This record gives sequence, C-alpha cells and structure tokens, in this order.
Amino acid sequence: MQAATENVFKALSDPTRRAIFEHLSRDGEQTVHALTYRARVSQPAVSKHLRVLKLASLVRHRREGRETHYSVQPQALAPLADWMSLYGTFWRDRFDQLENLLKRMDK
Amino acid sequence: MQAATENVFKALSDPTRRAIFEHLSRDGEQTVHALTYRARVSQPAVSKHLRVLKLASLVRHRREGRETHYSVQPQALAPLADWMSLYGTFWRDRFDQLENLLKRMDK
DNA sequence: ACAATCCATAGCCAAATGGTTATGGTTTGA
DNA sequence: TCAAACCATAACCATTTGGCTATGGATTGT
Repeated sequence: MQAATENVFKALSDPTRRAIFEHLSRDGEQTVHALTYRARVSQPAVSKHLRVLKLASLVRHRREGRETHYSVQPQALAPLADWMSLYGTFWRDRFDQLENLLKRMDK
Repeated sequence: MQAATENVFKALSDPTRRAIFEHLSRDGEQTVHALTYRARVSQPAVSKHLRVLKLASLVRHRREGRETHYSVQPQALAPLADWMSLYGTFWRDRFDQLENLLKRMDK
C-alpha cells in the first residue's frame, strides 16, 4: 500500500546506496563524477543507484551543462520515521514522552 | 562496517518481513503457526523470514514444547534511529530541537 | 503406541539485484 | 571544429533473494 515507505526501505537496503546518500548528506551537493570518484563502483553503477534514490525521493538533481548535481532530500526519510514510531515501541515511548512534554509546556 | 545496521536495513527491506514484524509488534508474541495463518506465504517461508529477523535481533524466540513463540525486540531498531539521526538532517533538526527544549527546561 | 501437529531445514526454481563493458547524446574547451 | 568530458541507457552476467514442495525431528493428544 504505502509505496513511499516501500521505496525508501528498498533504496536504503543497499550499502553502496547508503554510502552515496551519506556522502551527499555530509558533503552537500555533488556531481555524478565526484560521487563516482569516491564510490568503489563504476560510473554507470552510480547512476543506477542515484536513479533508485531518486525514485524514493531521497535525492533530487539539477542539471548544469553537462554535469548533473545531486543533493539529498532528507524529508523523504519521513516515512521511515513514521514507520518506526508506529512499530518500534522503543521509539513510540520516546515520542510519547516528547508529546507529553510539549503538552505540559503548553499549559 | 556496522554489521548491525546492515542487518536491520536488509531485514526490513522486504514487505513480507515488515508485515511479520508489524504483526508481532501490534499483537504481541505469536507462534509460527499463528504468523503463518496471517501471512500470505507458506510456513517454511515464514520460518525463513523469522530467521532473517532473528539475525538482525529484531525478534527473539522462546520454545515451548513443539511450538516456537516469537516476539519483537524493538531495541534492535536503535541502529536505524542512529543512522537517521546522523544522515537525515530533517531528523537531526528534530533531535536538536528536542535537546534544546530539554536544556531550557532544566533551567 | 501411534497419528497428528508444529516447525526447521533441504533442495529447487524464477525473478530481482547489483555489478560490468559498450555506446551515444550533450556540452565544453582548445 | 573537433576532441574530450560528463552522464544516462542498453545489454549482458553472476549472485542473491523469496517463494515453493518435500521431508524429518520433536512433541502432544488419543
């Protein structure tokens, strides 16, 4: 049902893809060239991974001449967070605490 | 590097496995039999999935006679939460806000 | 004692996945 | 103008994955 959640989980299940996402997250916008330089795989492999990340809305791209600049779109992690808050009692507890805190502060 | 993180992401990347985890999370401890009844796959398939979830420490089991009871171990989601707090600026912001809030309340 | 139940493992198979090289379209620089 | 750089796609391949049926060991109920 929830296609977004599915896509995000799938996209992040591969270590190479996570590495790319992490790199973009730490160092900001990067060209495919720069990403390939760091990755241990070929440029086409990087392009493929970026495509999957894009499908999950985890990254966006911006063309500038012959280069394509990719950057993270961290809001796309929201489905993951939602999922955790629903099914991880560990986190549910934390969120409940936060909620209570906020309510108490309102008064 | 982080084998735990890898295992958790891999384990949760499959929808059937997530469904099993969700079911256990909502309804508590379940036998393999009960889980199979709900799942849309065969009993051996369920057993396989449970094995993967176990490897990620997302579930634990307890044998009782000929039945095996499985239950969630939500602390195992911690690596996922850690990962999000590191690489999701979205979340980092939320956590920072929470931290600030807590600090202000301390005063 | 023995049939039935519960579950894990083995063995098999089709499909998905992640990698590669080859190629070609754009854009840039000399 | 033309070679080089950047990137995406195509075509291919090996491995992994997720499903199945078959089977067997252990436990329980009759």
